[in-house]
Amino acid sequence: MEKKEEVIKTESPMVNLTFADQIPMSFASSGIFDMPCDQEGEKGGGGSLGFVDMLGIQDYYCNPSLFDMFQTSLPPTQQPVPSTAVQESSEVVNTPATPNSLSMSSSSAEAGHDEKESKTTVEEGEEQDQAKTKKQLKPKKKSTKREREPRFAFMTRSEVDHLDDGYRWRKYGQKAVKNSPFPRSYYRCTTAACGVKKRVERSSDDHTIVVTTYEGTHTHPCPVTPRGSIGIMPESPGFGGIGTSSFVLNPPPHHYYHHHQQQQQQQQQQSYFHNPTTSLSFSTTTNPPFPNFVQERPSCPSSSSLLRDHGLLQDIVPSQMRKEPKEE
DNA sequence: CGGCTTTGACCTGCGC
DNA sequence: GCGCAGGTCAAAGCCG
Repeated sequence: MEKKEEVIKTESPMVNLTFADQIPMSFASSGIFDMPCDQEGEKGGGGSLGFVDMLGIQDYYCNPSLFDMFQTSLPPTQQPVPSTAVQESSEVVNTPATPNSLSMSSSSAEAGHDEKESKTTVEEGEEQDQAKTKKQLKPKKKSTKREREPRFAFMTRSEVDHLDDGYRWRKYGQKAVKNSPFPRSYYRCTTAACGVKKRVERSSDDHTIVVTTYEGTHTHPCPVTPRGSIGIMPESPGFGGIGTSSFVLNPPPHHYYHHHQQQQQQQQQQSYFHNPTTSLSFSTTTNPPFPNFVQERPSCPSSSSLLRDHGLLQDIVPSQMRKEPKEE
């Protein structure tokens, strides 16, 4: 298996997100991201998921972190989430599909089934302690309902399961997913005190689609980007702290990719990719409606080039919510 | 040696 | 209450 690392590093680390329009409608409408709305983020409050139309959105890097900002900053009715982004935030679960929504049906499926897992990072801290004991015998009982961290799921057509987003993740689990030949991997942000988690799995419908679900908000800048330019600015939740209006899928830290991908490819012996290319360029359909959506991203920019790339976020984010990237 | 992955076991919530 | 499925833990092992 060739390492994709090569290409990623030598070519422009380009990531083409797959948007709903690039996803077979059958898929998009299959409810693959849908989950029943529960009440106000209560249990199962993951809420409805769906494809959000992203008409007019282009020129974005894709930084999943931004999804958090989207969802925390914009009224549900104007949450401009790339169509592959799937809201899971309880804050918006009950929001009916916006006029632009492609699909908000309500069947259940992968990527949306996790109704029970989220905990606040705070809780998690405590639970961590308890967990230590729990293993032995003591099932800690939390009578209180868990609160959900904001979650975002988005799909990416990629050969790589674990798309790097600039943050460092540590895998802490992997589970077989029902009705899917592909396992789901669980990652946790390696930064101490940052309880952000993410799940990565492949769509059982379309094996080329990677479903990444983020849970929680980073409390620190992107470790790979000194400026934290693409991460959530800890000091200002929501858009206030946006370092850039770009979405970014970072090229992975080389060591990570090297190691990770090799192993991963080994494990996923079933080659759902006939020709595992070595590029992180995800397929796009011809005549994509978002011609410029695909964009190069300088590897974890230390320059300000990235920051200047506002793409159309400017169009969808109220100006007062935008803020020029700030220096770290 | 530190950081990370792997993996089986355990825990939890939910539906029946 | 039971079984299932998802989520998490943590020991063991791997790798640079």
